[in-house]
Amino acid sequence: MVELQTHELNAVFHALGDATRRRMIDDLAGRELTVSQLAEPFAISLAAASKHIKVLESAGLIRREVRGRTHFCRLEPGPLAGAQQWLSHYERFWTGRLDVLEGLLREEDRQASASVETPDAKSPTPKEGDDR
Amino acid sequence: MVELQTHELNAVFHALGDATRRRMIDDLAGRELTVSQLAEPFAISLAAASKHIKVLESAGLIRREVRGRTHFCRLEPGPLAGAQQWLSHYERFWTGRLDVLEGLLREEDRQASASVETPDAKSPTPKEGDDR
DNA sequence: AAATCATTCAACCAGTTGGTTGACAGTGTG
DNA sequence: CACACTGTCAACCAACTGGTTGAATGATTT
Repeated sequence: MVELQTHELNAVFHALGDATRRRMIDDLAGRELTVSQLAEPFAISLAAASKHIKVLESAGLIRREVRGRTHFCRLEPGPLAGAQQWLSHYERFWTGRLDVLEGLLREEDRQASASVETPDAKSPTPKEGDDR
Repeated sequence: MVELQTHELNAVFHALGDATRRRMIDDLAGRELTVSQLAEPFAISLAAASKHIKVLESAGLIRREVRGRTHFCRLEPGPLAGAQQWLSHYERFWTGRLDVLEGLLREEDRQASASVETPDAKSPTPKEGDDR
């Protein structure tokens, strides 16, 4: 599965942080839509919708295919999967009882789940260097 | 499971759209940290870190407990689960082979529907074009 | 060729974001 | 009490966001 990098995660989560864009993703589920069709449900200008689409596109969430004068957009699920994968690191905090299956399913998590309790390199060391 | 509303989803995804805040969530996994400890890994002022923490807090992602002059923060996984749940609506676009395990893993879904493939009542898709 | 359609671009605007600094409010401690 | 410590607040700033409008670019239609 795709492990998204910092920059991509920024872009994806930022793109998802707007209800208009989430609705667009929703509308794109399972089908192709044109820019005008994507814009239609909203009370905003086409130019504004175009900007939203560009945000989604540059986050890798949609792909655009230009046929003639019309731009067809379709969902690109990879980054959504990456976002969900990031979230899945914290699944154990709300599931609780599914540990075993969890380990089987999300194999990449092995190193991360090993350091739940153990502070490691990336943890903020409470060293408080103020009394030197 | 918690179905987040538009406003909450906005807040949660927006909060996750910043690497500093994601790192804070990461550092909070499984333990309690003070504001200073949360701020320590970053080359920013304490005031800036305090703002980040406030963003996380108002998205419901962390809870703060004031003991004396110290503020202890801990992860509040609910909204993360809500965000993952939103993403899970699109899981069928990238999973394909994990249907069975996935179905087992998200046991709660059985109440509403037993299948990952079939769009059901709580699915957000308002219009289903099955032409893909 | 001219008109129309789908879409973007450019300029602009108000509001938000992420950062800074310095002052302030509580809490602990000598 | 006086001082140090933890953290927020207020003011400020540059950059970005989400929206607008009007002009521009290409592709289709008549």
